[in-house]
Amino acid sequence: MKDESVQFLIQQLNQMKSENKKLTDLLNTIYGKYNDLMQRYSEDEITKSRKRKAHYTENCDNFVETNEISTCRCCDGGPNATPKEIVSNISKVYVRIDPSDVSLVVKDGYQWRKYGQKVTRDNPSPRAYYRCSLAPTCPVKKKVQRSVNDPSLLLATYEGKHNHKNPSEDEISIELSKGVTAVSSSSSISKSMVEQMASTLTRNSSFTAALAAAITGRILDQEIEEN
DNA sequence: CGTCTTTGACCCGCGC
DNA sequence: GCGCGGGTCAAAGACG
Repeated sequence: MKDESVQFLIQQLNQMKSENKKLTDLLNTIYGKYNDLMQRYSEDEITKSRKRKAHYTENCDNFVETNEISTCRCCDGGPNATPKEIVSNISKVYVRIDPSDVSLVVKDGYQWRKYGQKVTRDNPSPRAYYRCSLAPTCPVKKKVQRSVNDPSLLLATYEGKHNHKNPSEDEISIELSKGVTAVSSSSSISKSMVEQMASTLTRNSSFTAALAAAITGRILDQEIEEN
């Protein structure tokens, strides 16, 4: 009986190892594509930011630039003033949607309040502006616009950091902890049930979008740490 | 009744 | 100084 349980656990362990490897490979692929995209994006941004940077470097003594924050103390209230944040914690997430869907909604687990919509010059589809409405003091904003090249692709741009927890993460962790409890309390749990859980999560667009946002955030954090 | 969306008006930075 | 374009405000209406 004990041997059977040990065998079963070893089998589960091996399965988890192989899944872990697959996920690591997948993350490496995503990271590679992300680097490629960021390289292309930064080439555009460098051109745009050169003019502003030129102003700071030519006219200001206290220009500070990092991946997260660009500040200029002499322009933003004098040498003793607190640096004013110009650009902070901006992340971009691409979400594939039904091309016929015109709602411009990206399900990422947070609750958003729309406060504006504009048609921009470089893109015929409108850009929607959202604020996080889960916490009244949350500074996070989100812009959502269809991709110019691929109408089935939504580009969500997040600005700022949430000062509260993501409710969907709570739900997911509760569901996962339920699953773990079930596994540890009953060795008769079937593989199909695990597969069903995984299938349910991957079919959940909120979960996949939240996962995409989390991965993007982690990659950005990692890059900031490395720099 | 409270919350959310819509949408025109307004503000502000930037380039010419 | 002026016009343009992106971002935000706020009143009105919709919805549950």
